[in-house]
Formats: sequence, structure tokens, C-alpha cells
Amino acid sequence: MSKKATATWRMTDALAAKLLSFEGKVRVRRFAEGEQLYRQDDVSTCFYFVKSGLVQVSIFRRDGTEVVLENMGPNALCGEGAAFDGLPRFSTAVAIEPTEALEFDTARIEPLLRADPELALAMLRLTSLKQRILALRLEHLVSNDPEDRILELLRRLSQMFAIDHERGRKIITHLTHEQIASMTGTSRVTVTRTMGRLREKGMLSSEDGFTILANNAET
Amino acid sequence: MSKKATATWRMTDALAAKLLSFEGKVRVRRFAEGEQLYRQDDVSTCFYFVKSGLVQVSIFRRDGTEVVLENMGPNALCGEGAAFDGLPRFSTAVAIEPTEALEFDTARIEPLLRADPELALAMLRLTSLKQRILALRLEHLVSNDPEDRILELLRRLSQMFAIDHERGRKIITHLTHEQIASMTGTSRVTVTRTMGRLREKGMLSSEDGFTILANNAET
DNA sequence: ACCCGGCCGTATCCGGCGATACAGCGCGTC
DNA sequence: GACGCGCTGTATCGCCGGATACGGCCGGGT
Repeated sequence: MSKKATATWRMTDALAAKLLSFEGKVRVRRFAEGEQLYRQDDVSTCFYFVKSGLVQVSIFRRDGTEVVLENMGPNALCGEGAAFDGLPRFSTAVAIEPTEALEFDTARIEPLLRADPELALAMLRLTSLKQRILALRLEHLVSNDPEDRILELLRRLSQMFAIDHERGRKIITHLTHEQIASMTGTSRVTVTRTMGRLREKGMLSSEDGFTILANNAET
Repeated sequence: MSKKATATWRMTDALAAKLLSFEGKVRVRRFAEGEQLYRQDDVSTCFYFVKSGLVQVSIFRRDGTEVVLENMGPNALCGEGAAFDGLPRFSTAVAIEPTEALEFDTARIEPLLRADPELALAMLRLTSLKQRILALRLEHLVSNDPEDRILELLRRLSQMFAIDHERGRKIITHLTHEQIASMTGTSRVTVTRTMGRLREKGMLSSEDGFTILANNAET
């Protein structure tokens, strides 16, 4: 699908280190490109810490459309939602690059939590972060203004992956308009239109394929 | 604002029992109607288990509009998101009825987790459930079809609060069209229009003020 | 009985998004 | 170099949701 890194999520290094410290105590699994880590509606108690590679997490709606939740790159966790509450998975995770991941099993996690209470805290911090991200996405999705929806995504990416630049923050991750569309619930055409408008307003520019979000576009 | 119970969220009894067992070990706080438990942008490490009363959790957008996340009734938890990740609160919680709540403090929770690993599991199950609910709301919010958005809300309420009825599931919680609008990101008028359409299609009916969701409206 | 405020229903109008179609463009492949 | 494919930029059109306005209904308060 792509050879560029296009992750849209990652955690702080401290949390990642905590989870990585379990290497050796849990299974390491490798997934080929196109292989699924888990599939919507399945029941499973496993969740995954991505060591390397890239995993796309999305929800397939009944009408066939796909909502991309995140692209999980190195140091991201996925699948813990359904692993803990025991209900069928609400999303599908597919490796879109060869991926190496630690596989945790909630059915066997209680001893780990008992032995290492910090793990519990780390997990709680992490799920809390996800909750925050989801809530913020919700906040902007209720708006039907595509400008709003798209800016929210760009700001998030800017916080996670951007580097400073004279014109703002340069976002070192490339998403096609179509991917942005499926993450923001708009059409591909509208993404193009809207980003054009933002460019005219001076809130956006680009350089060698990357998007630069002007600082005045924050908030 | 209302004297009817209008909760939109609750957890399983097992989880509630676990949290209730900490009564005595943590502070109990009472909030008057209209009083805030916490406010957007504040930094705090506390979260709350609602024992009785009703708490509205919402996000105020920069343009002044309010997005209602949930109405937390008895046996609901709120505020744990920002309490664990340490960032400013992303939502505001207001008691819309006199409310009694247990106040947990994440800064003092490590000993509790250490002493009782089941608490960690319970919290993780709970945040996972919230993650699921948020993700499902997201799934339907990306759709711009108000029918889709509103049905998702009704189905959720139906699972949480409804009782069986000859015409489907009777939802024992009353929301005004305006509240539904602010939870689904549509306008009040559209809620009226859409619910009228659903009624015509036979997916909805009502009885003494409560909404009945026909069983064929599931899925 | 009267008024008033909140909520529901409905009409009109306008703007903008989705669907669709097509044209240029960069890039990799053969 | 020629081709093809995927991505971006635009145009047109139809539709539908938001804004706004207004009327009816019900319930509570005085």
C-alpha cells in the first residue's frame, strides 16, 4: 500500500519502555503485509504492542465504508479495548507493512499486574490517552464543517509527528486525501477543496510532499 | 433542568461493586445541582464514581456549542481520562441533580492498586468499555446521515436502559430533541424530522413519553 | 383561569457537501 | 520512451441539513 511511514499514533517513550520491558515474557509475533492481527466481531483476549512495522486499525461499517481509526506505528498499542472488556472486537487491525508485535493476553495478565503495579498504571495512562484522542475526534466530528474535521486531524498529527519549520510545523507523515477523507468522514473531493481553501488562508503550505501547518492554525 | 432520570451511561454491576467497595477509603463528596465536579482545561488527578444523582459530561467547543458526551447516573465513572494522563481536562462535568460521588485520586491510587490488583483490572475493563462506546459513536458520526447518528444513540440507550415491550424495546430515559441534537451533532429540527421519518418507517414508536425502538431497527 | 416558558412540529430558503466525471501529473515498470 | 496507475485538482448537479421563523401543545405557577 505504501512504503512511507504513515503512522498516526504513538505513545510517550516512558510508557513504551514499560511495555517493551515485557519482551521475553510474552509472545513475539510477526505479521506479513496484509495479514490481520484481529478482525471485527471476533472474540479474543489478546492485544498488541507494535515494535516495528505499521498496522491500520479501522471499522468497517455495515454499508461497506471503512472508517480508519489510526495507523499504528512503532510504540503503539492496539486491541486492548476489546481484549479487556471481553466483547467482540469493534475494529479490524491489518498489518500494512511487515510488522513485529508483542502479544499480551488479558487472560494471563493478572499475575503480571500483581507483580508489577506500574504496568497497571502505564496501561491506564495509555487507555486514558486513547480516550482523550477519541473524545477530541468526537468533538470535531459532530461539526459538519470539513475544515474543522480536517484541522483537528492535522493538529493531532502535528503534535505527534511534526518538526518545527519556519512556516509552522512540518508534518512528517504522508496521508493521501483519500485516507484523510476516511478518517474525517468527508469525501475525497471535499478534502482537496478544503485543503485548498486552507492553503489560501495561509494556514497550510507544503514542502517536498509534506504538509506544513502554520502556527496560527493552532488552537 | 429536569427532574426525570436521564442517564445515558452505566457500567455492569460487578464493576460497580468493586468500586463501591472503596467507600470509606476515599473521600465522599456531595455536589449541589449546578455545581461542577471538574472543568475543562483544569488539571487535576481526581476522578469520580457517581453513587447517586446525575452528572452531565460535555465538551464546550471553541465556537460556543456544547457537545454532550454522556449523562452519568448512578454507577457511572467520570473524569478518569484526564486524571490518569495528567493533561488538562477535555470535558466539563456538572451535577444536574444533587449528586453524591466517591472521589478517587490517581496520585494516591498506586498503593490501592498494589493492594488490590483486581481494582486495576476493573478500571481497565471500564476504560475499555468507554473506548468502545466512543469508537462506536465515532463510527456513526463520520456518517453525515442523521438517521444513522440518531439510531446509534437510541440503540445504545436501548442496551443500557430499555425494557422489553411488545413493539420492541422501551427506552426508560427521556431526552429532549435538543439534547439528542447536541449528542449527535445535528440540529434540533433535524432530530424532529428524522425521528418522524423513523416513526413512519415503523422503526420507532412511543408510549407515555418514552421512545420504543422496534426490534427490526437493531443491528 | 390566565399566562408563560419549554418542547415539539412544520414551512421556507440557502449554502455546501456528496456523487460523478474528467483532465493533468508524477512515478514506477517494462 | 511509452504506458499505466494512483493521486490531485476542478466542474456540474442534485439533494439535504442548518438557520430561521412561527404556531400549537402541555404543564406549572400565581
